[in-house]
Amino acid sequence: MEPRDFDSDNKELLSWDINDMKLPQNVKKTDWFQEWPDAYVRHVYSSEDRSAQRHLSSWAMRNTNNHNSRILKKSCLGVVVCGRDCSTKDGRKIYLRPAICDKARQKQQRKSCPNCNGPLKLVPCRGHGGFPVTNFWRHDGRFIFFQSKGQHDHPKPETKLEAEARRAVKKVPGASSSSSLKRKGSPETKSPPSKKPNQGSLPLTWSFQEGVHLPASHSGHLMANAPQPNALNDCLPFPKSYAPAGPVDTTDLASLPSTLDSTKLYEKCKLSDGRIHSSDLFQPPAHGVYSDYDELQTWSKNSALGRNSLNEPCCPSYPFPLTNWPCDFFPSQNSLEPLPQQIPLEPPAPKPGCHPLWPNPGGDVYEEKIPMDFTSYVPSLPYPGPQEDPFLLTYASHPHQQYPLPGKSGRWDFDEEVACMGLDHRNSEALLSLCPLR
DNA sequence: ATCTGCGGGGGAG
DNA sequence: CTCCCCCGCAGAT
Repeated sequence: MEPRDFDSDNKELLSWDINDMKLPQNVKKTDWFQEWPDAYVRHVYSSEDRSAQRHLSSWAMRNTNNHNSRILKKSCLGVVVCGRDCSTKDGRKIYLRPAICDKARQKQQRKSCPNCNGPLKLVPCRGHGGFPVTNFWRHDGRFIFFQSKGQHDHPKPETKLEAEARRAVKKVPGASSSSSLKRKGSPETKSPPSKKPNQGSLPLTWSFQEGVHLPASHSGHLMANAPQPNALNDCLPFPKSYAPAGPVDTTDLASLPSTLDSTKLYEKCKLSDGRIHSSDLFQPPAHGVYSDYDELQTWSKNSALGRNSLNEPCCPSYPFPLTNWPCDFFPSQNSLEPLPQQIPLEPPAPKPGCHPLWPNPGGDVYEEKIPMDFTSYVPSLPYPGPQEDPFLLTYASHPHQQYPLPGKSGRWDFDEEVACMGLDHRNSEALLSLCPLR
């Protein structure tokens, strides 16, 4: 092709706007699903990507009527925090997921903090010129275009799965949800009742995603089912503080409601053709720290970019000090699907870094994390919120959606990433959860 | 019980 | 006009 065409194509691929009459159809590589899109980013997903089809986001986004049936608009609801600003024993803050449904949200606000019983407070998102961050979804041809406007100015809430898990736990009195929560500290800690993830054959993996993001408590659960026991040891060097205090209460786990459908999780892990995605298997980052929100983000981003882990082997070793793990702790999203390859459209790919990997059952390892990349086409924004509190984390960060492979990915929001080095405990919990599996 | 998408309406700039 | 938000409905989870 001529350079000219190439240039114009390239420009088209990099400069489209969700409102354009025509969106690029010459997309070479689609992105991995991003669970925590932030800032003014755009992504092009395969129309086969389930998460994209569902317009998922780990941020609590509600549908907003923009009177345009072709473009779905969603605005961020922010995060529900403790009105007393309490912290868990491990120093974590409470960051609950606002209910999407108005009625449910009102009801939610009448409830009390799972940690201290204090009043809950909804922290609205004002990251887009004082208004909530908005996400736009548009299906066009073989792709699903995504555009985010604004940068979240609040911590990440727990993920949908985490919130569901928490609810599920509450429903089951027997389930020691409370104990678990407390243990973990964070409210969100609830874990999803993943059902037996491994059921069947999930070897390992339950989907990492879902599994992963399970709160630690569940992890126990997971552990129980998990095929591989040594995970923790192998994987994590957690600082004591992050480590689950005491024995993991498997009881809780056991009692968890099976509300969550493990099957679903499993499903996520599987490739469309039935194979399990390596990414699915991955494990928690080895670092003991939970990365936080940032990490997750990174992860997501990475995953988005990368996806290749399968194809490309990464480094098996962990390059980072435990304390600062790269953000990618959990792979967040990924699409389950077989993916079309995804590649980050926007930013050129950065360099891959290595990061913890999770061995997969098969033996492959994936790893990911890139120490950094620069390609951000996105204006880097300072992340005010979340990062401020070193502990803020919520579990949320993990990805749950699909399995991304962490492969190499590049990340574009470099700043964020860097910032993210602050990790969150919660993530660590999540890690714990995961690790057990292994 | 919630989530999610749709679409009617209203208000502000 | 555009953008934001509220509300209710209906189908899906």
